[in-house]
Amino acid sequence: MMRETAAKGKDLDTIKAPTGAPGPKPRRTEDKSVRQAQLIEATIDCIAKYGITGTTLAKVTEVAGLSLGLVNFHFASKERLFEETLRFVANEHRDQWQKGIRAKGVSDADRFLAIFDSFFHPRICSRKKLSVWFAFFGEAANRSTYRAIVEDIDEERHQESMRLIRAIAAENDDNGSDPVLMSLTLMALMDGLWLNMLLYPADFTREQSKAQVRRILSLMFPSHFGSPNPLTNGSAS
Amino acid sequence: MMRETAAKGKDLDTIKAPTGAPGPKPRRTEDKSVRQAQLIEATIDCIAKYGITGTTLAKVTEVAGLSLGLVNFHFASKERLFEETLRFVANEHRDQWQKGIRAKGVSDADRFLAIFDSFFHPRICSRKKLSVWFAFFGEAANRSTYRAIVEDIDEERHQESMRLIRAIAAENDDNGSDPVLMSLTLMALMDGLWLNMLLYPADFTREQSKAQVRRILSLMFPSHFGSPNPLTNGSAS
DNA sequence: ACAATGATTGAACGACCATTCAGTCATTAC
DNA sequence: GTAATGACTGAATGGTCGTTCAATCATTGT
Repeated sequence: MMRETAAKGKDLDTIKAPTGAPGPKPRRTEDKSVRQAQLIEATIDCIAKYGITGTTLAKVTEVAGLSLGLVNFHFASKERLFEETLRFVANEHRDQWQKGIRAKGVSDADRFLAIFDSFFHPRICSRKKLSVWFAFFGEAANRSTYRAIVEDIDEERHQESMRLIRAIAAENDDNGSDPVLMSLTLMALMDGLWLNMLLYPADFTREQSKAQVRRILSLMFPSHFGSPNPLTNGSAS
Repeated sequence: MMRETAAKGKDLDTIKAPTGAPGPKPRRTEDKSVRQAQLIEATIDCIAKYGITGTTLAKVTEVAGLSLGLVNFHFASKERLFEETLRFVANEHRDQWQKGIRAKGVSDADRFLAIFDSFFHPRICSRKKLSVWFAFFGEAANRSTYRAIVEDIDEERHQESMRLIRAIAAENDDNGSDPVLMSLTLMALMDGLWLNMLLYPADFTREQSKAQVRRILSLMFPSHFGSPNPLTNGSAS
């Protein structure tokens, strides 16, 4: 009840802006994709701040600095807006690890590591994004639409993960590691670490979580991920 | 729209019944704790079936076979009912692993295992219970009351887990394992496996998840949890 | 049997919210 | 400049839901 119309198209920097840098001029009429991005961003903010039960279209449009009716104009319904929001966050994560995978001149082990590092990228595992993920997880049990979106993403990542595990384990390795089981276990660990960061942000940092993953990787694949110094996280932040 | 009044106090078997076995006679007036248990059970059912956004007091009381006004009589509000529901599920899990811990004549390693097995007890990680956990996780980011309930439970379990790890590692062990980090990592893995079971119940069974945990434990503490046969889960179920 | 107690009922109330839509207005096409 | 297009606005609508409360009714104590 304080920002009203003053906050037009504020910080949508993380979101694609198809029209080339529109500058400070707040146009009344904008491209559809711009408005959709604004509304998705506002939805993320609201879910993080009010939870999925407290997120109303009135609040979303207020945060976006747009009028109430726009949601039903650009998206068919609140439900669709939520779906697109989940899809946006999911795609953002996929883009992140795929960028790491496509790096040139690095080993398979490095590519494998890149997948796990992607979970702890500041943009990916920010408090806001984690709120969104778990808000939808909480609803996913009953919403096949949400489940389908998450499943696509999970499956794609799992396939790539297994491919790399097989490539790594083929060279040499000790424990008769079942690639499927190892990949699934690691992905489950990622989700659990995310939950920790969401529930206890003061106690679980991105760096510590990364260190935990390295530790497990060095146990699973000692010849590829040599044991790092066990506690090298900075004392502050 | 089909069960209405016929479903009076049906299957509350998993919930304590303070008055000794009331038999088939459905009393109009019941002890407060009985009604509270009925309402909590119905809330669990509703959250599992409709999600936390779709759970209304009208539905809860209909499932419980009680009248609408009773929630605000036995609990102060819908919010309180939700809190007590989370507390019930949390306590149920705590009771489960504490029972395992208190077993006599078993090694510390066995007690340690009991904590992890508790996560996969049929009553603890049923679809309904998992739905409830993650429904509240999704809201926990913004509700300090929910967070406090979960935090108490987590902390208590983590302390016990660390105590046992220290006892185990004190005897002998290889990897210079930081007990805190190991305990936290394992707990995170549990949460991640729970999420898998919730999202993909057809692909992730309790037995497989248990096997995944054993695998990790045998990597972390090879001298205590000797590598089990990697894939011994039954083919059916 | 009778009164007192306290659980139970469900209609009614008020607040909130997603959606609609007729009207407004900037932009584009000519 | 003018008309056509289509994004945008926000008051109004209809429905849903949590909460209240006066009345009802079984149980308990005497």
